Amino acid sequence: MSKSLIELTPVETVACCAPLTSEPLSAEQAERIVPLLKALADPARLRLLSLVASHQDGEACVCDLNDAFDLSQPTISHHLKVLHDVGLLSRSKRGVWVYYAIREDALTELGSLIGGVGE
Amino acid sequence: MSKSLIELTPVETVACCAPLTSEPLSAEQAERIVPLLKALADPARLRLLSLVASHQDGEACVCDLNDAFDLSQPTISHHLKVLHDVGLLSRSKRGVWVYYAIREDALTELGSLIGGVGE
DNA sequence: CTGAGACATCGATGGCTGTCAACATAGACG
DNA sequence: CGTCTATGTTGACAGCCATCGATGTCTCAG
Repeated sequence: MSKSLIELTPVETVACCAPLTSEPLSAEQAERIVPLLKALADPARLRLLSLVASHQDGEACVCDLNDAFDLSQPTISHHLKVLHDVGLLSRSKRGVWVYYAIREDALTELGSLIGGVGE
Repeated sequence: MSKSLIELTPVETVACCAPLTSEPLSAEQAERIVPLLKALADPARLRLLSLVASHQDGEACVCDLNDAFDLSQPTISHHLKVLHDVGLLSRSKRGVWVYYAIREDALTELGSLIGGVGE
């Protein structure tokens, strides 16, 4: 492999794992998957992800996201950072605005890991 | 519907939701899905679920599970309860032993919700 | 009935985390 | 330069939760 494990985002380490139901997960595999699930296991983050994913081109401006929640701007920024850090969202700055975009392949892989489809 | 929403396990409320990427999740939908993800977002629980699911007949005795982890018996029992409470595991007592079994349909639905397949 | 084993429950505790206010940064514009 | 706007960072705090030891409950054997 070209990168060491710790340089990869959690999302990039998921592809290597068989579905949950096919064989027991090792402790190391579990430790790599859990950050992804933790990132999703928050109402605000789940909605943020869904909002970005279902937006035009799977991409949304932070300015739009702030208004959709009853949370302070720093809190939204924090949640977006969490989703970005695990590799579920990509980030691009255009002028004054920042756009977050969904990583569809990441979601698909995680879904397969849990649902057991695509094996 | 025959049961009120609060009587349903979190797992039973997931089927009603479209995949994350197809349309924005409402706050209520998110609140119903999050408990499921929280249940999975722990290394011990993720491994427990995988261990049960990949076991013979998708079912395992607590006595086997206890030995597979470096955790106290009460802690394992607690984790199994969490997984059972959200509807990911079923529980049956046979003699002195307690068996937990995977709810495959629950996992499949959750996987579809995240991965967006099966729409 | 008594003891032992399997599992659940309880209470306490230390660590993690979601939230906010305050502040910092970085462009755009004049 | 100074200001305004968009976004990120920091520090603090309250609430949640994973974990454990102690204890309770249930079942079976003798």
